[in-house]
Amino acid sequence: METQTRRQAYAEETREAILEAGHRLFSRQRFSGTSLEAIAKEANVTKGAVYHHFKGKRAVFSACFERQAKQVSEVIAAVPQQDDDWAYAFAQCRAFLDYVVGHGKHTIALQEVITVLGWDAWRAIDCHYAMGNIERVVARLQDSGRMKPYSRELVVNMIYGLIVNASMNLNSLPDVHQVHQDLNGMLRDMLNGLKL
Amino acid sequence: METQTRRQAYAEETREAILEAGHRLFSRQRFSGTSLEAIAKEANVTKGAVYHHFKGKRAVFSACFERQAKQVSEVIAAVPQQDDDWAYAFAQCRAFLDYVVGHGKHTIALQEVITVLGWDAWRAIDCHYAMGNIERVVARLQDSGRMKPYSRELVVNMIYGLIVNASMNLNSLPDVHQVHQDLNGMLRDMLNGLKL
DNA sequence: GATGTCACATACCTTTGGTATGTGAAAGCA
DNA sequence: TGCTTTCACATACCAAAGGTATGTGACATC
Repeated sequence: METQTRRQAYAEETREAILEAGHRLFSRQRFSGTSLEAIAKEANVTKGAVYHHFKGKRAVFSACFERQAKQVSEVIAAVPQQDDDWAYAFAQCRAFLDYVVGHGKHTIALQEVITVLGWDAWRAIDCHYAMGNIERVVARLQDSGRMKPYSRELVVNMIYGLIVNASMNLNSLPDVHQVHQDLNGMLRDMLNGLKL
Repeated sequence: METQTRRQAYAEETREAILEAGHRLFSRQRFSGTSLEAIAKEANVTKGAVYHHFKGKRAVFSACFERQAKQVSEVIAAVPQQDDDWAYAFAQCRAFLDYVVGHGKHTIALQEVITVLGWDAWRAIDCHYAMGNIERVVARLQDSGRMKPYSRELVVNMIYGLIVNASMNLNSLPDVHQVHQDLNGMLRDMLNGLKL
């Protein structure tokens, strides 16, 4: 860590407070339902401060999502590796669903991110985090000839899409427990379809 | 068809023109990038006219999407039935992908709809159209014991999600032809995972 | 042909994203 | 220590866009 002056330390704190406030509001009221004023107020600063730290509303949103993506990826990366790569992949899927069940209400929805930032910007962020995990597992499965050789990028995207869609169902349907169980099974089955 | 006065006929034409203009702009510049003024101008009317026919911007967007959903569902419904239900399901998937390849650029993205209208409103609309087709096929497959008995609602949602995600890949990745082919294969494989 | 209605236009308000500029406390330097 | 500079923010303002309130004229009704 670099040496930090008092001012830099304070600024860092302010930035962090803005991100925290933004994440709270964005996850509760979505992007268009959250004004910059509201974020500033929640963080006990003014719009000026927000615009000093970020280029605009989208930039705040992007940074908030990046934080979230990092956190989720750490949870998935913490899943202990298994001897069997397929079992490992399934375990990671389960870990993600568990996370969503636990934190869903306090999460920025991925579809929202895609729409606000655009597909490309979203992918650029997520590639570095959650998607990296999937890519590694897919790579091992394909390289060892245990998964059909479709375009790797596509496979990763489709699996990620599956998981995202699963999480959306978790957030919207009643009887979370039953849904959670069914989704685990379906994910397993659908991925099994890609086995070689 | 009811008897229509001249005024009603004109009004209907205006409404249609607004929808047409809205669809064009929304598919090109997304929701937040399209102003009501712009829609009004494109349709050769004023904001007043738009607000006379619709409750607001979201309502216009919703109606535009409903139109699109209907059109897509008609394309899928036009797929000739097959002896084997699984083959029929695959054929419908292919039809959807073909449609996206052909019309993708002129289509309102589904993720956009979900974010703007919310998951529930989106589902309420799509249930009546595209989703109905999937539901029928899934129902037959499950009832005849050829598909695993997960919650029907979930299965339908997940399959729809898969297809939506596939279409997103089609719109964003280069080499559409290769992607198209791979997606067809992957969809088939992943659905096969649900076979009994 | 007088009256009512309704499809739309006009004018206006309000919110909000964004910008331009001011200010005071901390940092750098003599 | 005291002066200058920097920078993290606050204040004031602007323009665009969603939404509302009201006006108006062509068409329907009697």
